Amino acid sequence: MTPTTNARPTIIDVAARAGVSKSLVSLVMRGERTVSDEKRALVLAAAAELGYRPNAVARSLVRRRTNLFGVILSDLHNPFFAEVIDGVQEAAGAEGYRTIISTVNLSPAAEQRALDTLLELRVDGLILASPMFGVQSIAAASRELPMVLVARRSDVPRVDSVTNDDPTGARLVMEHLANLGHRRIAHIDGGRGAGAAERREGYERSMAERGLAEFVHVVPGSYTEEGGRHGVEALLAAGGPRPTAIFVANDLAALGALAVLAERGIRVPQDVSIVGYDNTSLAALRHINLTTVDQPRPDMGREAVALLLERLAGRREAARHVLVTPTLVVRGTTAPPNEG
Amino acid sequence: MTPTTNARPTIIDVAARAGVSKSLVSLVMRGERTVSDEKRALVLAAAAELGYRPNAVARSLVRRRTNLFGVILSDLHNPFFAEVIDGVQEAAGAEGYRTIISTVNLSPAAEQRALDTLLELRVDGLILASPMFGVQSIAAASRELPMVLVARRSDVPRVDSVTNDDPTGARLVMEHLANLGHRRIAHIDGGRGAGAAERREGYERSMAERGLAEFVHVVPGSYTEEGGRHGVEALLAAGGPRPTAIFVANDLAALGALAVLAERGIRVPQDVSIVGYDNTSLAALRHINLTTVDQPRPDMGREAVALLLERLAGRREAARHVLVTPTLVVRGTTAPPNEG
DNA sequence: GTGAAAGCGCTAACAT
DNA sequence: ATGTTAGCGCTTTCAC
Repeated sequence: MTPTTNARPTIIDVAARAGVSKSLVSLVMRGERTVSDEKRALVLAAAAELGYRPNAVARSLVRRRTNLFGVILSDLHNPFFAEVIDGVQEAAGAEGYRTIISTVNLSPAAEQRALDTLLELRVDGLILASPMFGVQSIAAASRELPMVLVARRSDVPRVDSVTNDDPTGARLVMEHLANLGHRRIAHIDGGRGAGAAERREGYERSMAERGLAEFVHVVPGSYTEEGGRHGVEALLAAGGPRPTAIFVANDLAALGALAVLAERGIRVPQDVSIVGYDNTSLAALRHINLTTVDQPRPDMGREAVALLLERLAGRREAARHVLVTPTLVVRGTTAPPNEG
Repeated sequence: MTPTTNARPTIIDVAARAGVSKSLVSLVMRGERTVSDEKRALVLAAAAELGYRPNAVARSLVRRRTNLFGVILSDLHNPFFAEVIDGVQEAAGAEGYRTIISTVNLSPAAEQRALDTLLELRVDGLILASPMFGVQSIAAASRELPMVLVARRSDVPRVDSVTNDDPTGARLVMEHLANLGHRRIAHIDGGRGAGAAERREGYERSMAERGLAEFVHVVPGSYTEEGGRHGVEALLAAGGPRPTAIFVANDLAALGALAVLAERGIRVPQDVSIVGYDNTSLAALRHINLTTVDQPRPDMGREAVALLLERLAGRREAARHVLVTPTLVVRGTTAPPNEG
């Protein structure tokens, strides 16, 4: 009745109250079925009266595992990660693991600190959804615990990865545009962003395969709104006939592209079609309604957890690299070219 | 050299290697200055050679504190929270606290589970940025540790809160619109969203103060894109002269409003001005460029941490409710009314 | 300045 | 089915 006492009840208090040993309390708390109904009820009652709550810290110490997975995100603001986390938490929770998320705002120093902290916390596995880590940091950490990279891969020996199949994604985009009748298709590159090179190569290969090599037009950009704006400006400044369709490296950059086009009075999709990549929640906004490529982000999170669990079960030594398949989401920014 | 051995080095291994007692190692690892330079170097060298990393679990057990703050978020997808977290992590980190984030996707059951887990983990303080928790859950948890609510308040005795001053925010919006010359100003309500009632009341009060009571027009909505769409549809279906400006309860709903207006060929801001609330990153996108009210989200996160630290220092018993001041961000969706 | 010893709250043999 | 015992890896008196 007096919750003001600072010391929380321990397993010993419960044992005393129930008149049993603390091992018995432990068994009951962990749901072991080898306890008689009578004693179990006794223990449960005592625990409830005392407001007992098991101490995960003590348990982790003796069990030498925390049932915690660490997740390091470069950037919480990118809606991409929020959905990966959804999948991670769901899959982890189902196996009795909790998730502890660290965000590092694109700062390498903060990344290293976050990594060290998680290792001191003795998380049982690590998910890195952050493109900046140096290979040596990854290699060092991989010696201490199971690790998986999301949306990036590396060839560090025991480090798994789950990435989306960017070449396929790019091919889906190109197929869609070509089927609509586009030939003069440009690409705004994603710079150093994860998967950007694959998307660009997919674009170039598709153009070649369709006999459109002469129309290949790649301008530099990045995975940011600004990157998309500059890309479109470069395209418009390039002279020659305007492309009838633009494949932009990701959604955020596609938004930048849309902004510039709107400012210039160039209508989408009547005058030019736009396709993004990622299908972030932005793309689905009615006011934006962007045709884009969906990466199954929750699936990617779930896969990452599955890889961790495999390793924890000791079922595997070699690195595994899971490739998830993207799909095209057709919305309102693509249409047949307006042959003027 | 053989990192394959499963057992990580402990403080005892380091002590043995350095030829000192484990207490000494402990002193060195914690940066105590009472150690001779000679021994310190010895210990540090031994630790480095072994790849020793302090075990936070063991430390937490004996110190009876984890230096961890828990954060429960209803929804990671809402960009509002991402920035609150930034402030939280910054302020907490500066005081040696780490943050562990749990997301609960708007599910009350998941909320309770997340809460229980964090309590078992023995976090030293809890930040709730989640509007759904029942008062009794909050009250129960508040007996076990310091707690602060973000973007919501409650009158549970020892529970602090940090919220934005919604009445002031609403007043800023109304002042802006009135100064532009608007009189026929409508409001799309935020339903049960946190702060929605205050925003609506602020709207109504401002209208009355300006002698615009006859033009008060509130339609139901919610903090979602759909809520904004329905709101505008209701407004347009209402008959009578169309409002020249609409104050929408939050940014996401404002986006819904913009979408419907665009579909109907109603130009913003020429035909109607739109104002949102929150200044989420969406609003700043060039393609959207929404006039809105900024809540200083990182500040709110920092304040939340400050409140927790105050309580941990035992400096306060009574609840404190911090109100942060919003500011108006004028962008491209507002202009003087087009008197036709 | 350094070491020895006790104990944080729990689990996991091992007994019984 | 239940109790006893010995730690988990660290911090913290308290001696020296």
